[in-house]
Amino acid sequence: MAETKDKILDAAELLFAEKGLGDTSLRAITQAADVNLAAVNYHFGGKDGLVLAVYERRIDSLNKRRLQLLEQARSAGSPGLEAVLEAYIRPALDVRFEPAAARYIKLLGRAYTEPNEQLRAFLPKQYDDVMECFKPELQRHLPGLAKEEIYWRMHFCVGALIYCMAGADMMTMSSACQLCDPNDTEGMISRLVAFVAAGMRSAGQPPASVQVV
Amino acid sequence: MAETKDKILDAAELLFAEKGLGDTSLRAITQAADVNLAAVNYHFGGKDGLVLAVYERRIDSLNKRRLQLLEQARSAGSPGLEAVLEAYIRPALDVRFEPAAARYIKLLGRAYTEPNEQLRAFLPKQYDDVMECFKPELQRHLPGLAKEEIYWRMHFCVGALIYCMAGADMMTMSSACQLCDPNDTEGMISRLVAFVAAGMRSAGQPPASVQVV
DNA sequence: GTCTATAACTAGATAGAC
DNA sequence: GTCTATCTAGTTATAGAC
Repeated sequence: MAETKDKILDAAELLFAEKGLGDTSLRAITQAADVNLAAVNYHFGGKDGLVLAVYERRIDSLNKRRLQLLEQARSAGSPGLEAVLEAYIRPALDVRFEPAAARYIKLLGRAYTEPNEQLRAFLPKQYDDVMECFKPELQRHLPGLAKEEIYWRMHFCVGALIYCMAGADMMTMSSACQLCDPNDTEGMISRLVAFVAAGMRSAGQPPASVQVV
Repeated sequence: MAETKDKILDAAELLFAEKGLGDTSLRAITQAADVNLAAVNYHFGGKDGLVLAVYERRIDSLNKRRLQLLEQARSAGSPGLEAVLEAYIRPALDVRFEPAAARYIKLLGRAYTEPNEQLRAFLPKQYDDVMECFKPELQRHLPGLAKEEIYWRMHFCVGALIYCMAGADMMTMSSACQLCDPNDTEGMISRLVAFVAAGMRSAGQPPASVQVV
């Protein structure tokens, strides 16, 4: 039954996000999903298969949203750099795109730092495919920038984004930052877009200005 | 003997960085360290104590370096924004600061996304203490910016930095980015400093420009 | 402080009845 | 497709000899 498969995926997603991959057992998953332990092996072939299936489902969806927003911005005229970056960022942070989003954003955020072998083979391809679509738009706004530099800067964008997705524990727990509301999604998106747009536009590297010991 | 303790810390650090916390067993650690299994419980009280000890050792050292570089920049005159940010960033990426750095940078990078309870209590305090020292310098360069906005932007800086520390798997594995050399530490530092400096200096938030479905 | 031995438990995977 | 029962191997942790 397809219902069982989905129940497993939902429960696994929640627990992976909460406890990480290595600390989540199939027993905990099947118990939370209210299905039999053996069902995981039947449907996914084992824990590794389940991990991949959990991520595949969400990353496919995330990247479809990104391309959809980019297309939408394009069809409304020639989008500005901020609009292009927002098409990349918003689907990753905006809970309105999926009812279960609040639950799995943390999971996606962690995907890039999890050392799981399966993921390290799967994610880069997904990353590349989407980046290929965004690259022309970025180059249009940054004509003086070498391709290589665009890639570097997009990595920095992705880093900042993933930190926000991962729940930004420091943001939540840091006492110095009780001024910031980490649940203010719109505020986070607009601030992040403005920040990375400025970074993308920045002039070349300054000379190293700190003396190393 | 202190040697045993250090051998355990070194081996644990390496394996935690490589495989993550949850997927590293005390057996693997003690075997790699060439010490007895029971020694972990004797010296650290258990796995949780070991995790904390591994991170404590490195984060203390990292933050001392940051403050040291900041002080050094200050004593050489009034440091520019890039110099201030570099004092924060360089110790986290520059392998010259510690002989074992290449081994543990990945570990530190992962610290912020690991769901381990011990770490989530320990890291924010460390984070706050250092940020308190950097805040006056940042405010000096960004006089028009609300405190709240400085915190938001520093979070984005930290996100980009952590992504670089974590090994930036996408950077390494993405086929689209074979132009970038992720082992070019100096290039990474100067690019990241320029990027986040521009982000910190950026004007306020633009109006949302992408229409949400 | 260090070791062996082992207790007490949990993990992922599977055989076979239904 | 779903279940129970179980296997094998791994885990942390500890008691007690040296």
